Amino acid sequence: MPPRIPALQLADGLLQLSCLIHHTLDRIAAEHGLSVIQVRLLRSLRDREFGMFDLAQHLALRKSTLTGWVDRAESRGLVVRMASPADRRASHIHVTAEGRRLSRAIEEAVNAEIEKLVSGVSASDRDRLASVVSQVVAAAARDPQPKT
Amino acid sequence: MPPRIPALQLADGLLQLSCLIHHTLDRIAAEHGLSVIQVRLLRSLRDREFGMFDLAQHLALRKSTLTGWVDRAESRGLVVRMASPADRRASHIHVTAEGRRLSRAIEEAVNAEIEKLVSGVSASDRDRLASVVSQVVAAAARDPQPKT
DNA sequence: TATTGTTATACTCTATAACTATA
DNA sequence: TATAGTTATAGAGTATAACAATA
Repeated sequence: MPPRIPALQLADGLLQLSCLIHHTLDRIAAEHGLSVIQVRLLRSLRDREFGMFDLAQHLALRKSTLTGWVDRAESRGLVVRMASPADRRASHIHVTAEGRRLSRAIEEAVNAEIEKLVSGVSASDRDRLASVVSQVVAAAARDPQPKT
Repeated sequence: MPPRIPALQLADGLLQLSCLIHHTLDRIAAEHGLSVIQVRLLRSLRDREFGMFDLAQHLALRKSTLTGWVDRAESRGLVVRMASPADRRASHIHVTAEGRRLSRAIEEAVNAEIEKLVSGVSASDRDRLASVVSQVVAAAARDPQPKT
């Protein structure tokens, strides 16, 4: 067996794995005629409706950036702007049935691809991997990265 | 302890981890005044020079897309176009000393951030994680995803 | 004729700043 | 005055198609 440098090897492997998964996400979104961006928009709106301002904050975007996202998604029939009854300046964004369907289909396809990626890993290693990965993700969520 | 659904949990965890790492890459590139795209360009050119056609193939991009990448990187002094002595149609792209320095600095910073992400994982789990991750990446490289 | 690379054009994504309408 | 959202503008990143220069 060749000698290893575990620390660097791990960082490099995780970076490669991350690129692989990101590329998978991009490919599957494209197969459904969407961008990763629009998938992210639909995913947020599946759980609840948002005003433009709140949604921009939720996604860490500028309001003007979001206007374009919503314009394009609305023109594809994936979301709708609805006037707020309480505040005539505000509008609320809702996902349509088609948007919801697409979002779920893409989520399932991505999950299936990731399952396929790890299909060669033994069941016990997979369990261990799952627990380590969720530990890392949870720790990162507790200690968020600076926004610069 | 709550019940778990290991398979789905793993796919979801890997997706979240992938987004986390991708965001880290984006942040560090931005701190150095670059985009993820330009980091990728410099990384490819650190190992060897390319003609525009070969580089476009290497990066899975169109030639016309690459023209823009190289224009912007060249205007920042990170790469240079050099005429090919063998073929007067062709030009070869070389990374400059500054481009090489930036590329290495970003690589080190990204590695350090990923190390920090997994710093809470025990040494034995880290070793196990490294071997599983490289197994997954190697398997994916042997069985590439469709390009659609 | 075929190939290398650029240009023209169009669209998505992102941000800043100015603006409209409402509160 | 302050807030919700859009518009104007600019620039990066992506693609297709047409093009010039060279092979």
